[in-house]
Amino acid sequence: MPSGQVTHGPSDSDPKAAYPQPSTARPAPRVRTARAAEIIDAARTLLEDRGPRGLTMRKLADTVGIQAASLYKHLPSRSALEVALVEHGLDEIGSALHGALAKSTVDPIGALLDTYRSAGLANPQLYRLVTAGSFPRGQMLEGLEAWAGEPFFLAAGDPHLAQALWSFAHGTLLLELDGRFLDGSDLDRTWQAGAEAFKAARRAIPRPSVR
Amino acid sequence: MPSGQVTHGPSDSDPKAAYPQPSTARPAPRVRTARAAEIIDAARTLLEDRGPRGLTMRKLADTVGIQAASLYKHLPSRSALEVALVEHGLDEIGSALHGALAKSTVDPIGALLDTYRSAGLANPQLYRLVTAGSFPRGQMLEGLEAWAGEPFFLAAGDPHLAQALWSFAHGTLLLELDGRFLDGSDLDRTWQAGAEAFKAARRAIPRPSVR
DNA sequence: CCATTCGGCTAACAATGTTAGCCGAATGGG
DNA sequence: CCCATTCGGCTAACATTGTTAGCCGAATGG
Repeated sequence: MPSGQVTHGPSDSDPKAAYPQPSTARPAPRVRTARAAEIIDAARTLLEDRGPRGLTMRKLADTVGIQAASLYKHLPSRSALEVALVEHGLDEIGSALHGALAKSTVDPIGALLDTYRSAGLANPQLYRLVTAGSFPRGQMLEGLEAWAGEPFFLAAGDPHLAQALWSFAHGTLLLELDGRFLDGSDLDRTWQAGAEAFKAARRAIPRPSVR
Repeated sequence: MPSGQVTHGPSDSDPKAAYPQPSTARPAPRVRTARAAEIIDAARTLLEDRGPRGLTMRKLADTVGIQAASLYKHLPSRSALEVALVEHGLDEIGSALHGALAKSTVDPIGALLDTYRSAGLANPQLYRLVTAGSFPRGQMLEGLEAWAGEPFFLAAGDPHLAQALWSFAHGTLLLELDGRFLDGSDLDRTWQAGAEAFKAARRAIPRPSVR
């Protein structure tokens, strides 16, 4: 997900720019027929409230009022459908993260983690799908993954700390979604404990000097 | 995975015990017939080198030289097989973590993360299975999960920091296994960046006083 | 000695993704 | 205006999945 280099944006001479500006562009979404979009949408709600095993071609066809085989007039395969869902998820999470970062300059790491967590909790199954085992990088929209992950690099200041921060967010969210933490443990404080650790580490890294 | 409370062990009066002692006992493994163990073993190697989609009842039966239906004379279902594999994985990871912690008192967090990473990289598919979406907690060996996760609590000193540390390890390992980090990025340094952040946070927490 | 259990087998079923082939309705170019 | 083409539905079928039912020979033990 994370993008590569974070170069300084066009506002290089703006002294208020304490953090580097986004350099990655959000790729244009795919063009789709109305029917295909409708199917993908139905798939999404089916996934979200019936779970991954509830998302089957025949059930999906049913909710759309169609025969399963007819789905293939609109989508080449089930995995293509999954790619579409993953792209939706990445787009939403990326938007949320970029938005959060644009708003809060005082505590970017905290804002980022909060937003990441909220986005995941709002669509648990979709988040799981997006970050599931091995997904088809080759078939995905070029640059989408990089754009969605970029805020971590912007907030952390250092690429390695950025990846570590993303790892923490990803791991915590997955464990929270899967209910793997201690019963009754205060997850807010778990998130906060990690956030504090990374904020402190961030402070130990020199700000990128704005000439 | 993490255990609940970490009470002080029997060596409460030992002044060298800078960290709390394990209080959770490793649950006794299930008793199994030789044939069942053989099947589970075959399933494991099948999973590890053919991937999760390569582990099918018929293929498993083939490698054991049996008919698929005959597997059900030894195992009640595929999900029971998965539970067995998960238990294997938890047992191995737990052993490795407890061992690492017992050895290194100088840098427990670093040792823990190294061991966690190694264990995961050694058996990627098994690790994915162990930490996969929602697994059947009810069917698992009682206390195994708690025992396996306990080292994080021992090393972190604070339950919330422990869960955050575990989250970081889990997230980083998953992202590494799934190849989601930047191509060519130095993962050692990513792990290290997180490790440093958590070590610093650990230092800010008072040691549990040993009366 | 015989009943029971063990552990293999074949046959079958339902559900999954997916393909082939048919067909009516829209559509657009000559 | 007609006709060829495309669009988007349908039914039927296939292979593969987990799983169950039922048969049967060999060991086993009271």
